[in-house]
Amino acid sequence: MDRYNFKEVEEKWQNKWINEDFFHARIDKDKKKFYCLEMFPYPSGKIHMGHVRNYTIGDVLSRYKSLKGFNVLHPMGWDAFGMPAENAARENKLDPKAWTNKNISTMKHQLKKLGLSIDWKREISTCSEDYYKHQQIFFLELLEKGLVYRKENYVNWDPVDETVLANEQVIDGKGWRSGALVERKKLSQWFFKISEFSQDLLDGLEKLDSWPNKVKTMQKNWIGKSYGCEIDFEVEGDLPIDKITCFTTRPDTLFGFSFLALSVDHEISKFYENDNEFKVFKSECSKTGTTEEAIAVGEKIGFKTNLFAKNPLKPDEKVPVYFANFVLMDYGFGAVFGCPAHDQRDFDFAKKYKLNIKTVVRPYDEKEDFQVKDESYPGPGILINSEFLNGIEAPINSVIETIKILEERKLGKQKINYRLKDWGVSRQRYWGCPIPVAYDKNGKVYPIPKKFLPVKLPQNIDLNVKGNPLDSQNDWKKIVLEGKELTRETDTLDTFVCSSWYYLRFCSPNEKSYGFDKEDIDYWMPVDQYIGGVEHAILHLLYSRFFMRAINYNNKNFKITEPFESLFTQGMVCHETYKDNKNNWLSPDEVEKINNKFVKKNNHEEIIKVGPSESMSKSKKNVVDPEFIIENYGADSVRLFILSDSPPEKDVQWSEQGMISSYKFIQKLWMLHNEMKTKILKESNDYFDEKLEKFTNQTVSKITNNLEKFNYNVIIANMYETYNFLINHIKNNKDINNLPENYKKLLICFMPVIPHFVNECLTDLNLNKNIEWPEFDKSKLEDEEINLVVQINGKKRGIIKVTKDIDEEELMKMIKNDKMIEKYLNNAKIKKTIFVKNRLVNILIDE
RNA sequence: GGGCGAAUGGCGGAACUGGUAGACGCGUUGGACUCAAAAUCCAAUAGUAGCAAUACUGUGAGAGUUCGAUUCUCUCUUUGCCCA
Repeated sequence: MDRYNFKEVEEKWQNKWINEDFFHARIDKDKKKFYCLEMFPYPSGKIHMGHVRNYTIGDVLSRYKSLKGFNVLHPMGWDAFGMPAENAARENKLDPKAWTNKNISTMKHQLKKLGLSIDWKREISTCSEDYYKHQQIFFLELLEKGLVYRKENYVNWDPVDETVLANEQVIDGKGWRSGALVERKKLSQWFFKISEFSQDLLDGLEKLDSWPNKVKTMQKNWIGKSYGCEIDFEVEGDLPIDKITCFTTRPDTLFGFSFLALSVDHEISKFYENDNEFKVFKSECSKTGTTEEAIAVGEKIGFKTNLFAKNPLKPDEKVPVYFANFVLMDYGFGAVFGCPAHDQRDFDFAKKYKLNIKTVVRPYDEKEDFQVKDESYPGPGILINSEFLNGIEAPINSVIETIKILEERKLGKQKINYRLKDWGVSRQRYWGCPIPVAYDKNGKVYPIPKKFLPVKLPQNIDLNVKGNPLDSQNDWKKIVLEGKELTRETDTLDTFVCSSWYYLRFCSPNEKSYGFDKEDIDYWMPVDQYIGGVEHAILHLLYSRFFMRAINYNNKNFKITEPFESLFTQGMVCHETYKDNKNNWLSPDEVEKINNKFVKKNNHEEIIKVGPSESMSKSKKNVVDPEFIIENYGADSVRLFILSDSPPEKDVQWSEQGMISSYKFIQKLWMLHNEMKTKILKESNDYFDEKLEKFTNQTVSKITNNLEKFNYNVIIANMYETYNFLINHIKNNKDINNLPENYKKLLICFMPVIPHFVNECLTDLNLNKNIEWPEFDKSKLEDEEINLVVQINGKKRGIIKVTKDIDEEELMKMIKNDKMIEKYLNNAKIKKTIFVKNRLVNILIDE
């Protein structure tokens, strides 16, 4: 008997699948469709274990659904625009396109070796002109619909590289590459009006029953709906200003009002432009950073103006107006009223500047004279010291009541505020989708007519320039449109735009005139199962949900509004981290375990420090190369292992031992297969094996249920159980005539996980006709003879073998005759028995 | 600081709807095979006591509901993630 030659077998099946278009999806209206999508990869160079896990999970599902008779769409593409290509190209003097395409071809080759059931005929790449052309058309459509607009906005500006930095490129206030102090600079940029859909995106979450609650909560918090009120505060002072508008969610604490705080970017700041003290203050503010965390943690500082604001509910009360570093221009109107007693930031500020702290809410368990002391009290309670508002329950009732009063007196109005901001899509980069507009001398916007699309990226350009490389492409920039001399927009679109609609393109990858064909969308959409990392829980998923709505806006053509029917977020692949005695990271293949100690491979003297298991990352070198593993153990073994150790939604620990044992398991299955083959091919098979029949039925039921519930790690356990059963039961058994059909069913159950192996076995036995997912008989899941638990006073005292569906009376007779149990009963009086059919009986006695 | 989740042997984990806790795998130990090793196979493996049958304890801690709680409720501890 030969060893199982995974290389030969896997290559054979992979070629067959591709040559015969096995996974090419076509519309078939007689069949139920199933659209399975995994988040497409960024072509960074090589695939990593995270990809292996993500795509194996998707592949198991796709293959299962396909065996179940669904018409499965399972495509793959490339999120191919982005900064790494530009950076790599700059360093190596390459063309980003060439770099990207090379990576795509490497990674595609690697993915094919995993044996994924992908329809490669639908492969798309977001950096191809054929893809971004349609994206440009969408952009112009949204522009027409008023969902795209231009606005001045602050960016992180690196003055040395003359470039805009993303937040994560700013480290300690300095540019990641140049190390220069980052400045805040105002730029005119394009925005998608995602805020138009704030409420709808929030409402839509309610219907997404098959999304993890965690993700829905995160999106909900991100949209951040808050109910409050906008209030005009009258101001007096030395400036030509008579009112300042604030948004607040706690108008009910107005009687605790003791200062008004403005963002340094508030329009009033223009009066202080030449004030040196203010300039110093402003630069101090930028040092604290703009993240909300920095603001919450950092010291609260203020700049006092000569203005005073009146309390609208008590006009004789005047409080000072400050600029303060904890007020953001992005939220509300860039102005807040300070109530130190009931907001910690206001409290810190008031302490520092010795402002009045007046308590206006008392907790339920405190008395009327309650006063806040060492910290603010933001919790619920009863209003006090608030004149006509006293006694109302805070915050819900009091907020509603106060807004009513403010509205009646025309001092403010109810307002719902969303934290969700419009999506800035302009990026000052080369390697992205060009924004299809141009400008005249006066800055007027001219959309590029559709017949001139796509606006292509210029090729072979020098990337080693300061700022956006497109900016220095004068030949490309200057155009004449309808007789007018115009300059092209040189910003490109955020790559999140590309990934917001790729799931639509997969439905019609070759459609020339538009991004998709409606008939295709109506058949394939929505994505029935979307699978990917939880790191995309907010932005990518929210943007995709926005995009569906935006495309459908004023044009109700789609049957659906939500792109992803269900979502599954898989965990990460982790590995221990290693450091040598010089504190350098070491990769797992530089490390060896000898006598329970980790040492360096080429120097056994050197003891390695083993760090905690963390998500695989290049910087910590704790990576394992999938290609190497596939080469050594085969795709089926890798797929088996990556699913086996942990539930797919949790992190999994990579282990060489585990990998080897998966590999050995495939080998053992092959030896088992050869025994099965010998038995099946024997002629004198005349024994019908009930036990085998029952086992198969139970296993099919278990694996089916576990597949439906994404318990893929348990499926692997079921596979081991199956092996254990077959090797023990069949080996020593007679000539079984029902072996082929049962073995076939069990093999098909293995198929989603180890498709090459199973196809080979089925073909080997000539059982490869009519392969479909086996049914199971629910009524036959339990054995005729079952183990029933006997408890006495709630304690397990024995297990009794009984026939199925035995009734209580008969059971009690048996128990009284059972010596083991009888001794516990000890003729005591039975107070009560609890009988659960086919499960247990609990006998209560006096002790 | 807020929100959400998690906690089960040496490890990863399993347990239908409240009903035999620890499936399955890894590791470890012992044995077989071998000159030896690797590989393979067999056996044991939650803890304590016992030669054993068996008994008691046991799902982060404490309470509660229940005939019965890993599962439901409350409080606490630790921890993870997200937001701040």
